[in-house]
Amino acid sequence: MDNFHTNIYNWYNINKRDLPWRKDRNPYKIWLSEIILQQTRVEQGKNYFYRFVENYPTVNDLANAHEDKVLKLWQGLGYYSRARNLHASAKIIASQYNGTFPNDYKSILALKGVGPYTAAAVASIAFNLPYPAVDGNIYRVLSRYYGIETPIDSSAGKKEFQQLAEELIQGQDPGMHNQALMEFGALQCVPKSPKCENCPVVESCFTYKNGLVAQLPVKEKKTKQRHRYFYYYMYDMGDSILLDKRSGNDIWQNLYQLPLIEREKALSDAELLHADLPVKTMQVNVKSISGQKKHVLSHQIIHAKLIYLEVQGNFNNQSPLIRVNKKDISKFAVSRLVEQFLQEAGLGQ
DNA sequence: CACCCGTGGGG
DNA sequence: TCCCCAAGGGT
Repeated sequence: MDNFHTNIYNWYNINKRDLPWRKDRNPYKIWLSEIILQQTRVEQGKNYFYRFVENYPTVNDLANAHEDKVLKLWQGLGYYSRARNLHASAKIIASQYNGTFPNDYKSILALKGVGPYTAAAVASIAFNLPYPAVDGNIYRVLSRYYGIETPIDSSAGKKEFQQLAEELIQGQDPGMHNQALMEFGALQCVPKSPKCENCPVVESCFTYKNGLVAQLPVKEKKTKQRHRYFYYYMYDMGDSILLDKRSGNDIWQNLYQLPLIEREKALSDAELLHADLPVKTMQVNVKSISGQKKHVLSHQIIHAKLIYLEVQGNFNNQSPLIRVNKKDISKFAVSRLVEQFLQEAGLGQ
């Protein structure tokens, strides 16, 4: 074993965090942790891991759950397709594998929400199979250590780093090797201001020797954000309000929300009250209109307001909207944006 | 392949 | 305030 491996492994043994999914090699828990940690920091994901393991101790428990409940547990973590795919895959494992987690790379990769990284992570950590887990940490560590300038978000870059990672894992303990490299990237070789002053491999680090640490890794694509204007309507009927389930190929799929109109450009408060309201057939008093809230997503910027309406008289609900008692609102999974509006309206969790 | 899918922390 | 980006995957 060369110095790179030895030094990283020694560093890992001393510095590795005590994380709940590292207590055993339960493939279900490893898989769950990997899905939660996709594009998510450990500190943000930890509590969700505890929550899921407590509610669903086994993959069969998760398979038997209702999607609404799974999404509710996922609320606030973002990228909700992860929760929907997690649930769908649990059903597949329960039905096709009789509740026993598949133990080969191909089968793991075939699960919904599991791509090359996650399949390699589960295969190596849970089953000791020699597949390199190539995540953002590995791109960063390898690009810096070896001085690789190929953009990590290009197909050539992905191929190059994948091949290098495959060579590096040969003859090693796969699960430990992958976790050591990732942990090193997450704690030591961090994106901004990496801790080169006490780095265990700084002497052989190409980028450090050449003063290029701030230039690597190279990324070429930039995401563009689109602006949308959401106007939520709170129909207050005393003890209940109206909710709506999001569907279609859009953000927050299968989550609930307050009835909404969307525009490409901002509406004035006066226009808001004369617009095509989500529900047209009731008599309402306008109680308040909130200020504009800016909610930033990875590819969108949502500008939103809450229009608080008090419904007069009886309401015969002929819309596809759901009438929900105020004390039950917290049972429904909602986006952070809706959660904040509900809280400001005194209908929080 | 290009684009889409959330949220929160840090510089 | 703005920008980056975090144990990526789906379409």
